[in-house]
Amino acid sequence: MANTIKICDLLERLSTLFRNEVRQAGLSHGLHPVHLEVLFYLNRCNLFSDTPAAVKDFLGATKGTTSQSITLLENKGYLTKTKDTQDKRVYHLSLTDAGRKIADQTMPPPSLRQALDRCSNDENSTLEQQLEALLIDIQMETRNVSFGLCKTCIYHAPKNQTLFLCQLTQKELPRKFGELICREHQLKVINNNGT
Amino acid sequence: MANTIKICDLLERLSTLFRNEVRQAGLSHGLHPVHLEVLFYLNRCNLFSDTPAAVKDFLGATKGTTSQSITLLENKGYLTKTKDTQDKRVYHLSLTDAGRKIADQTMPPPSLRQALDRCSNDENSTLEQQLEALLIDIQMETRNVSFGLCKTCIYHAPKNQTLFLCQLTQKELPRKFGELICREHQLKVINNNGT
DNA sequence: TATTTTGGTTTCGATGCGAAACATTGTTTA
DNA sequence: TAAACAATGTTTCGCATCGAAACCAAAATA
Repeated sequence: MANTIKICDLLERLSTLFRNEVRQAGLSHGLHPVHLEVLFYLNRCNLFSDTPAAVKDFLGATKGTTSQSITLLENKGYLTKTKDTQDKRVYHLSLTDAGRKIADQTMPPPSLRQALDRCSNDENSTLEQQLEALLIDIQMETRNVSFGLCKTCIYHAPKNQTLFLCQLTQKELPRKFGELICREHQLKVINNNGT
Repeated sequence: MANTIKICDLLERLSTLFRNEVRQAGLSHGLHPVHLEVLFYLNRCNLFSDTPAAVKDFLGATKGTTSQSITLLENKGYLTKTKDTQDKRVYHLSLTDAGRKIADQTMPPPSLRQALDRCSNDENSTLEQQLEALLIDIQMETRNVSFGLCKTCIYHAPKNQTLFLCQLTQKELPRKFGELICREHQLKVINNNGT
């Protein structure tokens, strides 16, 4: 399929541009791409997903390496660690104002944001649907940890106008939390093929 | 624009998956992501673009770093260097069979290839058009070195059924070379706004 | 011919990275 | 309850990449 090759080239080129722009932005703060990814992630994840272990899964690195990255960001004053009250092994990470500022300024990258803003809403929404479908397809393929939006999860049960129930943790949460990234995310997919 | 944020998230997630998969594939050959990118690039670029300097621009790294990466790949037997006959400063890089094999197997990543193959051709071609438009938009924004396909270049002049003329280098080349990536690529865009 | 620019290599110090050993807390099992 | 096991995070070690700067050779320019 000629289409396949071409789309791969385009995605590859886009993600290179993406990465170069992000790297440039990071250098001005003395941060490496990996550190920025941590900031981006923490800026968008929910309360089940703000631990070092979740960051490690998201990055796909070892826990030792991840621990170092987190300590570095803490020393630079971009995030804070607080111990979980239930499980004394785990820490919860949260961005400081300085950390959040960098994340907001850097992601999405300015060039991408401007390009998308220039397009019509119609074009953008079909692009969004297609990318989403593609991502779901790939994740089913690789059975990867999905890190999807909470509200698209199999455990997400709407309750009323303002609340929903997470059936995994049995917690009631405000609707707006459904827009955050969750590490426990399980894709809501109907699979007729029982193999 | 909610659309913008969502599309950025999707692209970011796609490129992370992309990268993790490529990194895994590379580790099995003892190669780092950067080395694979060099192989991918050399597997798709044209004869004006197969030099260390072009690779450096493509990677966005320094020439020292790039030089080391290239030497490593040469020592592992994945590429060969030959001196240019005209300009005795420059080298031309070409993949060995082993190098080409790795590039072909790894890029596009299997999961992406399979996901795209499952889609209809219609869906894929609209996705392709939208991604291409987006990429062009971003490149005009950032005035980045574009590294586009030769045949979409301002200097690409079709001559007859089998040949075209590159007006930058004044060379006549076979049509199929127009499908390769060129470092000198200048986007063919009509700009009515003369500012 | 003298100077500057360009393509590429080498060296150095800093730093990210994976692997493995370790400490602490939770969970399971006997 | 006691012991074994698992999970979360940290520390240490050696290796490899990275950017910066010094360096060399060839080409372009003045």
